[in-house]
Amino acid sequence: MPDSNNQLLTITVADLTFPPREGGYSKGHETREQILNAALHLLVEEGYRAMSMRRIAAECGMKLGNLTYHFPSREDLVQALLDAVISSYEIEFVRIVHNPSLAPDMRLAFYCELVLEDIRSKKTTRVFPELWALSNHDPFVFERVHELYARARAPLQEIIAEMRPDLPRSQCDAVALFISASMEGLTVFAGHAKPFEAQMPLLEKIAVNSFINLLKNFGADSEP
Amino acid sequence: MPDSNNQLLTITVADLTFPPREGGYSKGHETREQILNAALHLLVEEGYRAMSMRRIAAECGMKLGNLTYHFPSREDLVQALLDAVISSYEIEFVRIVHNPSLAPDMRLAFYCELVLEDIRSKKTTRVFPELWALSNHDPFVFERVHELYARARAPLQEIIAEMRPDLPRSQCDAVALFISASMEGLTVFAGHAKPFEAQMPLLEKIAVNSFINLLKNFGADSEP
DNA sequence: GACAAACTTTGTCAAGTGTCCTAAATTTGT
DNA sequence: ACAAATTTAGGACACTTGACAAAGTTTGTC
Repeated sequence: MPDSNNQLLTITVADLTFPPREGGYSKGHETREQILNAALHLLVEEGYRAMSMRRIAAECGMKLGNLTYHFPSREDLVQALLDAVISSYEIEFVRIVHNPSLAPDMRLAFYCELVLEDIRSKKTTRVFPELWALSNHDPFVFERVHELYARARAPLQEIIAEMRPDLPRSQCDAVALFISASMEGLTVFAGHAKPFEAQMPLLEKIAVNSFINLLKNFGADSEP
Repeated sequence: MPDSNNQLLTITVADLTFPPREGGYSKGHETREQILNAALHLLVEEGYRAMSMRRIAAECGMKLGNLTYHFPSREDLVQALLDAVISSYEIEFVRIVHNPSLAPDMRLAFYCELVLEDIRSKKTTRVFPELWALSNHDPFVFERVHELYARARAPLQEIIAEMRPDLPRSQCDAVALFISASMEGLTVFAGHAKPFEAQMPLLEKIAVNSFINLLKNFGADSEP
């Protein structure tokens, strides 16, 4: 196995990514990062309910007042955390797009492996269900989450359009959506510490096999 | 289209199902139901965070003391709610198993339609992400949710084993798991009030097409 | 070193939480 | 009629929550 391949396979998503600072001392920026890291840790380990201002402050040995200085309201903090989480993923997506152009079905398999690998991480397994739940009642979270997924699907849509130039784009996109949703669903069953985590390698094979078959055969039944 | 088919297609899952009462007056039992219905309503409309004892009491025009009379602790209430929600689904599953034995691929398609139809309901779209999030930090919820899914997969496993008697049972079960997870994942994208809810009919076709193809071809590539 | 801006602590605020309690009133099944 | 079950009406407890204001402390710059 060549080294370049190995290198690609070890791509992982950073926990949080912060926007470049503008104004303020560097210490303040560090504190902001520290706060958000503590918030993420709490969210992952104990869930959204436990992620209170006080507990976050305690988590990073800081006084409550300092939190409200950097994040005037809890909503500000949640939004900043969401941005930081999502930015990390978006950075990886552009890396995937700038991929050496292998055969499209190989690119598809590679993409799926990346996603399914990420799903097994504790952070992803824990954070995304929280986001799904939150997005049902918080328009801001809703918008950001689906914007993220839209960007996540973009590479997939390209691959599929390349494999099936005969299909109208709308159908390609629907297939991409199905594939993406299909993998996300595995989070609940085979993510970190889930009942079928150990079966993930087999599930990965099934998934990739299924997706490639789908692309080969979709639409063929209506014109025999 | 025959009436019997039509009848089957309109199966919907009740919001809550309550265990038969044992002891106590019927009024007390009704109140318990009223409380759990209010709790569900709050959970669906405003999320788990808003589901406090006081708000539930207010929701059904009742004094707080009466809630703690029927449910001594909040945990008791949550567990009763979980039981009531899950019972509704389990009742439907046995109905599916006792199905007129059509061709297995038809049964598969029918099963998927049922699940994907249910996913579009507001209740399912809202409640299950909450359960997924809760199950990450609450062992009781974890156990109940995965027990529910295990029962939900059982009919699927039977259909698949029937379609692919050549495959070892473990692989059949893995395929069933993948199919189930695949559909659950669509909740986030095409459930009630989700961005792609309108595309659900197309997604349903893609899903069923994909699953049937998977069952036809899975394992065939390794022995050409 | 002075000084203003940025950061941090400290303390307080009203509001909300689950849990527990008592006493009285009402309803229910038999 | 009567005992058991239910409901109301309060209140109280100890605790957590997000927000805020007013002091301190640190930091970079002139």
